[in-house]
Amino acid sequence: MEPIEIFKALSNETRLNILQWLKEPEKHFPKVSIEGGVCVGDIQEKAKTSQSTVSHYLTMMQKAGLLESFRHGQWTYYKIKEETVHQIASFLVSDTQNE
Amino acid sequence: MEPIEIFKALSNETRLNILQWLKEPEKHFPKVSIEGGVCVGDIQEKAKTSQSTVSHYLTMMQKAGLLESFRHGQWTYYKIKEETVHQIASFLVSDTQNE
DNA sequence: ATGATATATCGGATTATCTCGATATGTCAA
DNA sequence: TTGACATATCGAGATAATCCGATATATCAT
Repeated sequence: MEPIEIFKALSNETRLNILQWLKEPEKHFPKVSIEGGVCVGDIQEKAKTSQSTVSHYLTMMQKAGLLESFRHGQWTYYKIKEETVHQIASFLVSDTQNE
Repeated sequence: MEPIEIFKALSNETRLNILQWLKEPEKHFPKVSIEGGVCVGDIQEKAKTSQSTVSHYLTMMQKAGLLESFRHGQWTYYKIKEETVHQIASFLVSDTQNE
């Protein structure tokens, strides 16, 4: 877990919205895959921004460990990685660190 | 609480270090004020960066609500605002939001 | 194979962040 | 009231983030 990469990923309104939406995908998207993922197009539509930007954002959030993706046919689905979200929240409130 | 401002403030190694240090000031600094604050000069020394940069960073973190400051004589002391840190951690793990 | 659809990547113009040295302000001691 | 010290603010050059349209790639249906 790289806290700085995670915080950078969260420093943008659109990306922060995406994270929040994907916490409860059934509540925010018309269709959700069996595994709980949402396809890029549906995220793009809700985020109201360009296809390339959303794709870029999702990749960035995945690299930070906030999301994971899997492909079914021609669709790529993204879902939240709860583990990382909980880890970064714990990191924030913990008070043991080096030097 | 403005999550994006907070995450921006945490998106930098020096600033993130400062936050972590100020979680346990007695552990990381030679002297700590009665109120639990640390003066800018001591933070600068430990952060190993310029005076103007540290001052700027501390101001930014204060505006984000992560730190609070008070002055005694010619020294300005900064300490953590635990409340905000806990709030942003809760925000991350909560799953109730608008729209 | 071909065209349609979904997503990813590229290139780049614009805007923001980083970080510094210089300078201003504020406080204390002599 | 002057000089020394602590901190804040200013201005700017370097670097990075933002966000788009264009294009590439991958998959599916025909």
